[in-house]
Amino acid sequence: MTDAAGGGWQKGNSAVTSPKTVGRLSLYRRLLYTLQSEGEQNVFSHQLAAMARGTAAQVRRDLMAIGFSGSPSKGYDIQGLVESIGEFLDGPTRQNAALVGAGNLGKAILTYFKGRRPKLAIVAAFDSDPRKTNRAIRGCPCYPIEDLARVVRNEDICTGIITVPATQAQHVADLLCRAGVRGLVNFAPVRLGTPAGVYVEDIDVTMVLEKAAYFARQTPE
Amino acid sequence: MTDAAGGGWQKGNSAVTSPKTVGRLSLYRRLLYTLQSEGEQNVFSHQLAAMARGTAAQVRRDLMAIGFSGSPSKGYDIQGLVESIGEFLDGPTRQNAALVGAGNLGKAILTYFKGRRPKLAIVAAFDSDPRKTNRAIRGCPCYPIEDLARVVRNEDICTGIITVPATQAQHVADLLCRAGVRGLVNFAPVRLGTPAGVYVEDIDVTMVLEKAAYFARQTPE
DNA sequence: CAATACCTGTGAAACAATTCACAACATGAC
DNA sequence: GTCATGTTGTGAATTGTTTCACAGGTATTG
Ligand SMILES: NC(=O)c1ccc[n+]([C@@H]2O[C@H](COP(=O)([O-])OP(=O)(O)OC[C@H]3O[C@@H](n4cnc5c(N)ncnc54)[C@H](O)[C@@H]3O)[C@@H](O)[C@H]2O)c1
Ligand SMILES: NC(=O)c1ccc[n+]([C@@H]2O[C@H](COP(=O)([O-])OP(=O)(O)OC[C@H]3O[C@@H](n4cnc5c(N)ncnc54)[C@H](O)[C@@H]3O)[C@@H](O)[C@H]2O)c1
Repeated sequence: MTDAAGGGWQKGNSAVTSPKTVGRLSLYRRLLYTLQSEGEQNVFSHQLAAMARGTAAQVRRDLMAIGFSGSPSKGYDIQGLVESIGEFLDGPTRQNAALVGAGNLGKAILTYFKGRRPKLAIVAAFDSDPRKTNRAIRGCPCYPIEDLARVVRNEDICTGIITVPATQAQHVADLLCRAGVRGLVNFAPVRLGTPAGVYVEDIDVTMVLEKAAYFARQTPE
Repeated sequence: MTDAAGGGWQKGNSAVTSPKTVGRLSLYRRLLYTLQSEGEQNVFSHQLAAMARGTAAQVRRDLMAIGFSGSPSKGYDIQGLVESIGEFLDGPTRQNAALVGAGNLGKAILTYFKGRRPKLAIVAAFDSDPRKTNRAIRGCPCYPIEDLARVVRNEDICTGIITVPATQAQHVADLLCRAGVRGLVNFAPVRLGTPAGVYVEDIDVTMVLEKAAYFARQTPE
């Protein structure tokens, strides 16, 4: 099972779907695409569970959260389930994201995301280095950091990806939040302070590697 | 709080420290370094909690796991705590990691890790592209993938980082596990199958961005 | 048209993680 | 001294998540 980097608000949500379930729905969708490309029409909870490395009961619980029903004899209709997860995760309108910090990692991510999700795209990059701005990087327009607030509003950007050096991360987070962004993915090894209501997902590669090394050591063959 | 990507075995551990606690200990250590560089000697649980964006009770519980005690009047001795976390996380001997797939992301990670942790280093990279092998990439020797088993054994590598295309990830994971690696960090959007006892930490950037976008939408200002 | 087999949906139980709350204690003030 | 203050360490309560287990279905078979 996966219990990767959580994510969180400042507190105070009511009966919403848990981040864990949301994450698994994203995973299920990806697995369903694979099944579709293999020509499958239907899938049982235990099959999806095997692919996701979870349990059948958990798959059923997660699908309950989006109110999708299967049939006891055929399982779940893949096409319908993909659409249902799509409505839930993507919402009605297309969502836009911005990346701040077009360095080594930022460029890798821009390349990676190119056209990956139809309803969720990185539509702008920002950098403070004038050699990187006012041109397209990996097909994505890169603006000077000074234009952040303006572009975020014009392009209706609601999610930010932070790939600037650690020292700059809090400053950039402040800019993004002030411009109205409500969700952040932070790659800098820093715990950000954000206004209540902003969701932050940290990806701390050092922490993850230390964890893997620790548990690797716990099973010395 | 952080509940990022979990990680997991196949099942069957006894009274070990939970991955969540291990992750937070790594975070605490980083925060303690900052305090040290500011000349601090001691820290209270509530201070560390504020920096980690957690609660004081949780910090105390986590430190209980490594059996480190503070004093009611001075709090915790920073130097001693750093050493204590170090003993716990790093173990007695230096640990070595390998990275497979020296592409965009792989190169970024090699750069990032250069000399970052004294007791945990990426000592080898592997690639199948002959243009990338038999030379140093970002200061790290890059070997042909065929040499993996030999190098892993010679260099005593116990942790692997997978940054190859999704289609190759399972194959590479098999190679690593067969060579004796017991911990993996997987960046490919694939759920790996691994022998029992191997710890896998997935970093699924698409999933994380979808999660952030989802929760961003739940707070529409 | 039973009888069988195997699935879904879900209440309830089990388990895991976090937070509460307080006794025990060290320090500093006077 | 002894009192007031503010912290640690931790059992117990709480909250959150996963798993169990089974009633209620729907096809398929003979
Ligand atoms: N490279 C990795 O694999 C990796 C892995 C994990 C985490 N990280 C973290 O991600 C961040 C970026 O890493 P990197 O290796 O890409 O670094 P980098 O130095 O290659 O890139 C940083 C970029 O941010 C830009 N920048 C600096 N200050 C800025 C500001 N105030 N506003 C806008 N842009 C600004 C720089 O011009 C540069 O282009 C760092 O915090 C690093 O710790 C990197
Ligand atoms: N670039 C990103 O920011 C990003 C983000 C998240 C996830 N990922 C994932 O990380 C992986 C790598 O991404 P990338 O952008 O670096 O891709 P890339 O194509 O730039 O790099 C892949 C590298 O792997 C090597 N390779 C291919 N097959 C191999 C094999 N069998 N053995 C050894 N080496 C092999 C290639 O030669 C290449 O150097 C992909 O699975 C991608 O989905 C990338």
